[in-house]
Amino acid sequence: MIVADGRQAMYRKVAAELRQGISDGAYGSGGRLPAESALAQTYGVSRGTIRQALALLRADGLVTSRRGTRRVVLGTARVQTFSETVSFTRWARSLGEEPGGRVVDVVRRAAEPVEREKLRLAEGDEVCLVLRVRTLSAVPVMVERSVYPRHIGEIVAGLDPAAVSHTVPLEEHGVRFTDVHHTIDLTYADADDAALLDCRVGDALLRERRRSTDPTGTPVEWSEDRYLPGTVAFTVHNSSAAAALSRRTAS
Amino acid sequence: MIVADGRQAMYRKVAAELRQGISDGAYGSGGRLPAESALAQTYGVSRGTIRQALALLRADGLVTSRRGTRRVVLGTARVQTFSETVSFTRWARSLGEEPGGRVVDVVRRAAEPVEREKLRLAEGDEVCLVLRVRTLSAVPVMVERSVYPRHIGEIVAGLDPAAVSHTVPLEEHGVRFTDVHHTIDLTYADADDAALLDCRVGDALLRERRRSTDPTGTPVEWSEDRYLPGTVAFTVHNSSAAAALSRRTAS
DNA sequence: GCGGCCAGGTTGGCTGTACAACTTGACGCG
DNA sequence: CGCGTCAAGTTGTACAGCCAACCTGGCCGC
Repeated sequence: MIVADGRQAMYRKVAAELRQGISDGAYGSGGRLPAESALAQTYGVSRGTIRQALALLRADGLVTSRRGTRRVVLGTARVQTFSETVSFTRWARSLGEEPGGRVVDVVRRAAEPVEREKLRLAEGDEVCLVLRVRTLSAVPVMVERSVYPRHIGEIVAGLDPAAVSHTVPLEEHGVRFTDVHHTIDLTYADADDAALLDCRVGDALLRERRRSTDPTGTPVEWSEDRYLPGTVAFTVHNSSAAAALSRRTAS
Repeated sequence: MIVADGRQAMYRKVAAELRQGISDGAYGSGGRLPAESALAQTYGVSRGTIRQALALLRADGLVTSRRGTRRVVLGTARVQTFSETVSFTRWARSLGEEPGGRVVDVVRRAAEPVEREKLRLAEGDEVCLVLRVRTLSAVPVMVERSVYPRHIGEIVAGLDPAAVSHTVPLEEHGVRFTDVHHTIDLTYADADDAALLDCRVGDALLRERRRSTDPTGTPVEWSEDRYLPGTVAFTVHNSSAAAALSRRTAS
């Protein structure tokens, strides 16, 4: 039985308990979960709440679900929280690595047409460009080029250039990232990349372009990250219930 | 008002209508959706059903949602169906490209330990390896190396080597893909890749590794696809409501 | 003009109910 | 032994209602 504390929804707590049970192997790999009605009884909540919890596990690819039979445990794959996928710093820490970084360059200028479109700005609005190299255990692994609208750029520009995380201070200023759209492909190192990542110009890099919006739907960041090969891989789970991945022809 | 035809759930039809409305610009970009209760009235269903429909749009990143205020339209980003993300053929056709391909090699042999683990097979079980090159408008863009458990391999091996799609015939044999886990990173062309993709050994390629399971949770395919740079990009949407993307240190 | 307060509107969370669609295993028949 | 039938169990879909948390805009007082 779980007690409501008001800070977190019941169904999220149930989901967390079920996650724990799955990774503890309480149901076995390839095993079956108890029926929704049984779970409802053991946790002392209604079936609807259980279904909300299970929808979370379903989206993470931890369990299947199919009409007519009990849910099957798919795997104990480590699942990151949203905040870990958004923040390089939190991601690294959750893996036991020591994240670091250094701001190489900050530029403020009028937004160019592409930037205006991506950040939904008006003509003449200013943007703030931040170029940063990021490290894991002191080894450079990624170059980050971010574009912020002016009011957010002000905050970023005011931070310590050696600050490990930008996301955390931004959140403290009330900037919340809730939706992120990623595009992943391959590109080649330019002179800046080569110098910062200690590789050669023209070497292939894994590229992640990212557009983040806040709860109101206003774009707050447009960023391009370039990773040294062999340092990271992106994983996506995708089910017929809720498809998130798509594949595009390169633009 | 939408009429139930029994073949598709009401909430899916409502979701489809809302999608259409969004891409038609009926609500404007950055505009607001009508309230759930209003939608419930216009579609003649209960609020719960509307919420199920909106959850689909939310997962696709088409709308935000926030307590206290109406939903905001995020974008009209083209969203693929699950079947389009799983099948190269259907994906290509939906983009107006002409997909093609050729089976280069088929091997049957006892499963190696890695394969046994990925496909959850017992010692001594056989697997079927298929090497295939795939084209868009006759241009080679991807090399696919798939591993199937024996009973599925039989079906694949029996297909015409020039067959454009393997997914479609497999589905006709009752093989259903419902969950897919993707890992995306970068690798370098080996001799086979170079010959098939018309590039040089050592050239960088975008790699997608994929493990698919059927509704019972049984693995049905383990595949590694290697794309020529500049031909595809992977896109992922990720919201604090339902996070699907994760980033891993390379294994 | 400006700021705080408040009422109304809206989504989030939870419960309960009912039935449909589907799977599985057991049973009985040929 | 093989096969179909059937019943029980389970998830999917839909409905109705209730309250809490939260946002927005307008009003009022200063």
